[in-house]
Amino acid sequence: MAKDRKIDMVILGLLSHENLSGYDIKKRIDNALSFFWKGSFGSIYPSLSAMEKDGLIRKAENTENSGSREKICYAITSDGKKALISWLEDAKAVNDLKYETLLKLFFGGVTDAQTSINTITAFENEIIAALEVLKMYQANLSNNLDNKDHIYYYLTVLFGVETYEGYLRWCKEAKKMLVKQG
Amino acid sequence: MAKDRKIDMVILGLLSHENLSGYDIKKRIDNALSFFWKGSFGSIYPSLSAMEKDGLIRKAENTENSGSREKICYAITSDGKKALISWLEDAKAVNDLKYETLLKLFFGGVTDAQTSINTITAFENEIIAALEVLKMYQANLSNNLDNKDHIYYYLTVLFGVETYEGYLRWCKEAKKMLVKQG
DNA sequence: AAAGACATGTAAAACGTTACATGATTGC
DNA sequence: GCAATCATGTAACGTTTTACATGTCTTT
Repeated sequence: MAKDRKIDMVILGLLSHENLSGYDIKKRIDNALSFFWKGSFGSIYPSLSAMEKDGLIRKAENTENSGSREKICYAITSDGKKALISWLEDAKAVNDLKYETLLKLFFGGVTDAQTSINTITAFENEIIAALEVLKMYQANLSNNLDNKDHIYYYLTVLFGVETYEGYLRWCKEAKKMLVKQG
Repeated sequence: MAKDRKIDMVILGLLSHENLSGYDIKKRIDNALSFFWKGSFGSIYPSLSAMEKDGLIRKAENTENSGSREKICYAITSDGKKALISWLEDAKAVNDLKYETLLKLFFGGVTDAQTSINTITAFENEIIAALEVLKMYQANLSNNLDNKDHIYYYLTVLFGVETYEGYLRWCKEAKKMLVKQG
């Protein structure tokens, strides 16, 4: 079994739905998972090699040869599915959150209030843009909750929408307080 | 100037308020910053050595020798303060969030609904405990907003309280949806 | 013709955690 | 006497990002 590399579980999870190449996996991560997980080619390709060696995944027949270069699709094996399920069944999960925005705000007293207001505004703008994307996903998913997996996708998107809306309420409140005392 | 090691900025920020030892710094991080930042001895002590060599901090006279072993307190230098302020004045901030809880939930369709409910419950219990602590901080700080720095501490705590309360609302809603279709 | 997406992979560097080594002091 | 806390530091290990190398195909 693999050590504890989370990227392995991301890949196994994605492969449990459909056969994918490394490049496809990167796209899935960037689209569907990006607001709560990230991954780069430099971690995906080595993970694919290692998991194939360990028998958790195998090379699949390339269904759709899109014409461009080689393209190596992988499928999950029964051992891979076992590893995925055993990870899923462990309810303990580590949520590792690093908010550089809050770090800067915490030390805001070192300079003037305007500096902190700028940091909050930059954060606010990022969240406004990201929330728009999430709301689109949400609209699409809520019209399609019949598919067994869609409820799980919907719940993660709901999490994103609710926390992002909370962020935006906080941004307003925080800026108001800083302007008042600034 | 230091590379881009965020732990350096955490330390400089803390030292901008008071002289501290490595051990003290760890305690400050665990108490005041833990819900949005983490740091271990294995990163703190090497950072202290490196920043002292670079002239961003210096060894301070050990004000309170508590009797136990040596105890090396550090003070920020004017170069260190410059580095801190230049970091603060860059409004761009990277918020790096990894929610293993959401990752497990996203792939929840692979097993039964009860597995996902358990994962959510474990998350919920963690948040309930952490929220209690935050509310205590919040109560203490809101009685003390006269101190110039306290508004910044208060705003980060407010961020924590609001997002945690959002998490808990989401946990209830998510479990309700999973039970209904489970 | 150029830019950008498609596609795989490696190497170097940065970063951080965990565990270990060491030892004094304090509270039960 | 034992456990916990105070206190500093190093070493091994593992993960991940960034940058590079390479080349095709499609769109403008």
